[in-house]
Amino acid sequence: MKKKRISITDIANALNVTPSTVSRALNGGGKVSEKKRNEILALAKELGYRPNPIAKSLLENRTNTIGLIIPEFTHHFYSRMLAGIESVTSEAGYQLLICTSNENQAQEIKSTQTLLDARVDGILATISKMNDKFEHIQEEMDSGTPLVLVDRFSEEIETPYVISDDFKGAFSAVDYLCEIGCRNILHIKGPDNLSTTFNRFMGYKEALRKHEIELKEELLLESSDTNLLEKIRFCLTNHQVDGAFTYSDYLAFEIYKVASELNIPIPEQLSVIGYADEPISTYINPTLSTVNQQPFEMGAFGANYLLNKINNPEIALEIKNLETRLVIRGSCKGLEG
Amino acid sequence: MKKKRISITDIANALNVTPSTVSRALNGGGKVSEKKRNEILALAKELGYRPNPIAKSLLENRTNTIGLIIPEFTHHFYSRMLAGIESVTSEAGYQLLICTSNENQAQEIKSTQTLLDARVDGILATISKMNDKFEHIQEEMDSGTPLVLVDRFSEEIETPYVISDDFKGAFSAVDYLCEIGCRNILHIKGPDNLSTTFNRFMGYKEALRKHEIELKEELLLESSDTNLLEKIRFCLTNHQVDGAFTYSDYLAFEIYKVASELNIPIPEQLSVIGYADEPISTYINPTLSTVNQQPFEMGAFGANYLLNKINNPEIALEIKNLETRLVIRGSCKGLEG
DNA sequence: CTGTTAGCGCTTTCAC
DNA sequence: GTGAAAGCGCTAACAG
Repeated sequence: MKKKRISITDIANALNVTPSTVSRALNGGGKVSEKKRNEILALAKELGYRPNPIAKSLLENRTNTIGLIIPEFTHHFYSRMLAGIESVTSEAGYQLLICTSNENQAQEIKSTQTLLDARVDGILATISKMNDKFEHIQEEMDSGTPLVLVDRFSEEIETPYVISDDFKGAFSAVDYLCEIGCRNILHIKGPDNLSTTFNRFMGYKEALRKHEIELKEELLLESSDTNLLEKIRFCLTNHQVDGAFTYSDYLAFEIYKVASELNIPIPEQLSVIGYADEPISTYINPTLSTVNQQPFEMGAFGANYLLNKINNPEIALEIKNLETRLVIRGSCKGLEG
Repeated sequence: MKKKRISITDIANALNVTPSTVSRALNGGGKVSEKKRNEILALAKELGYRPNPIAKSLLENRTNTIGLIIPEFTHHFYSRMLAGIESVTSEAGYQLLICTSNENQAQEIKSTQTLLDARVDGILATISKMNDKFEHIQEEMDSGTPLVLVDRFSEEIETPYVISDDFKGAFSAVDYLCEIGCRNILHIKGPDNLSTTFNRFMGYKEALRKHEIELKEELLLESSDTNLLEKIRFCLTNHQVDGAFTYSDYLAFEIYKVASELNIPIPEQLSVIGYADEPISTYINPTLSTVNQQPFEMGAFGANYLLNKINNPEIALEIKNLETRLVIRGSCKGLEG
């Protein structure tokens, strides 16, 4: 059975004073005689008194808790983001209440409700991919609970957010491929309807434009393509592809597979750059060049924005488009190449 | 500003009844006239009334919250375990309060305290590697808060736990290597003082014994060895190594590196089996054989044990040594080989 | 300096 | 069937 914790009243009774006096002694607030204060502190320590945050929450209408809605845990990106969030919130003395959405809107709505019911002081959310309705977000905001979006945002939601600069990230990758001499650069796009998919594609286009390379439709594939492997094979066989930039690291590995099959050496004949800097990138052979999105920093920034908003609801809209880092590894020729 | 939520008293006042009546109507408990009940339910719905769990917690001395102490988030193993835990707890209507220990005992102690202060109904913990003191765990158990250990346990702590059967997992891997004809099987051990390191090594030994293969000291390496790569190189060069079983998948990749350097083809000349089934295993070339520990199931079992213990503190000690699954991929010769 | 009182939101006797 | 009252643990305003 859960043992009854010792309360402020227990101490008060033992010492023949009132709870208020004990409260004052413990919180240093009002005036208490040195003698009583010491007695109280001593007894509290002896009995292992720990204040009950539940009671305080009820009184103060705040819980020192932050709610987190995240699609899932298993992608390295989210793990790192979570670590960044946790490092900031735990430092600030906040607890983290975590819900997953599984990229499922219904579950996201439920999670939002759950967190609001729990009276969290603020919510950090990565909204799910398939969101087309935002009533639950709107309801969340109407409730007055501060909200900060991380990793994904929507123009329909006016609240602080931290995202990664996908355009620049993609641009830097494709720019690099052009610099090392690639002229037929394959791009595998991400899932439809995702701003990241769109922005990375824009970065790709812009880099080609900068280098006066014509965009060729036949060099564009989509991650959702049926028989993606076959399409990559066709592409590599027929279009003298010498570079590839993919929406994710995992898509880059698909290219690795086909290239290995076709005996196309990487990076000698084909330079490849992925996206996300999954840890696997450094273990695969050749090691994969990729774009690092600094997920830890993203989480940390998001958490800080949220704390700011909690402490000052009238704060100006804080928005961050986080810089990416291009990480060149064995899958690309060198700049002199 | 956080908007004031509507309370049971608000409804009571609006309808000229008392809070008790509203409470009864809402909870279906006592007797309330059909008419009043309907009125109350209607108004509650209209105003968007949501019960305040904080008040309930204070009253009932339970929070519907489970605390989790986990070393870190970024290993795939823990992500999956977390997913397993979350699936069970969210299904049961419990919230998850998450703390990390970073394998640091001081932080683990602090996290324990934090969770107890938060009055969680139970704690799920993966105790940190370097634990030599268990006072904080003892204190936790003395408090009457149910505790379940996952992934790691200690004989000094008498509480339910779920771990993975490292001995059998290792045994099955090395047994397989023997079956396909390996006779000089390299083993890279994990960190010192870890029961998993010990048990996997025992499994390795037992499999060799079963196949009447002599254990050779020169085929044993440790992950902490300085110049591990060099030692692997020496081993592969001088001892006709035809099989390798490593404490982790990542250590297996170190063997890949050296083998590739020395032009030793995998699996033709060297069969390799790792441990943990990191997702990267299926992307690396050749795909890595490995031992899957079923982390999702581990988390789910642990969460269920905890819920059982919360609901019935007198329950018998539940203990599970979870089966592993040997996953054979491209890094091993076939059984006929 | 310290005690009294009231109340955060809710449930649960106990009366009527 | 419904209201009044007490209390979960704590704080704060107000007396004294």
